[in-house]
Amino acid sequence: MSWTDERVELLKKMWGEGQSASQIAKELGGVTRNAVIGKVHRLGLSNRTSGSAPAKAEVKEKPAPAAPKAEAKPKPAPKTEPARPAAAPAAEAKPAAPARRQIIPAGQPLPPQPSANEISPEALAKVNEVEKKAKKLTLMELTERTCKWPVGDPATEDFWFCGLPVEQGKPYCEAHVGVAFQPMSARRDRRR
DNA sequence: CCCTGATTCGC
DNA sequence: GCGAATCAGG
Repeated sequence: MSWTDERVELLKKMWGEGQSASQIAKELGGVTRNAVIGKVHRLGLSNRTSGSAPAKAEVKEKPAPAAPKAEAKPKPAPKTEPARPAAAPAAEAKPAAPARRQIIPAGQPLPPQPSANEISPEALAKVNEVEKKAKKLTLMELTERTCKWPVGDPATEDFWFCGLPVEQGKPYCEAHVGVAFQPMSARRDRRR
């Protein structure tokens, strides 16, 4: 695969949208994320964030001060978006504000979970929520990176595994990790 | 472990 | 110019 105009354009678009190099590569197909990153750099549009560059002032001060008058260098300006191809029928409706993935609803103080032997109702709610979006995989479809949380009754047709992307390392997705790893405390000494 | 982007360097 | 390998975080 080569970098055709279309592909480059898609690359630019996605990169601009904040897509990761791997996602872009997947979308384009035929290239690896490395290829994408390499291209991104060659295109000169590496840093996507403008306000997060703290102390990394990578400046190439090479214009020899001694040099009286080398060739004119009228292109110190940021070459992010040279020009707008008139092809676009309408202006981009892209709000400058980057859309942050704010899945967390409101500011939850997130209690220190003292002696919570119960699963937080919040976590449970999350699970119910998630199970609607579950991939509903069968045992054989599970992989290293799919949530292995079982849902339903194994003795029924209505049984499946969550299948969502697992929380790195763990066997379950974020929601299920929440209910899987209980404080483990009570239950032990049930009265009898 | 898996994922990110950044860089290097032979092709 | 290209991108695998590698580096450096998270």
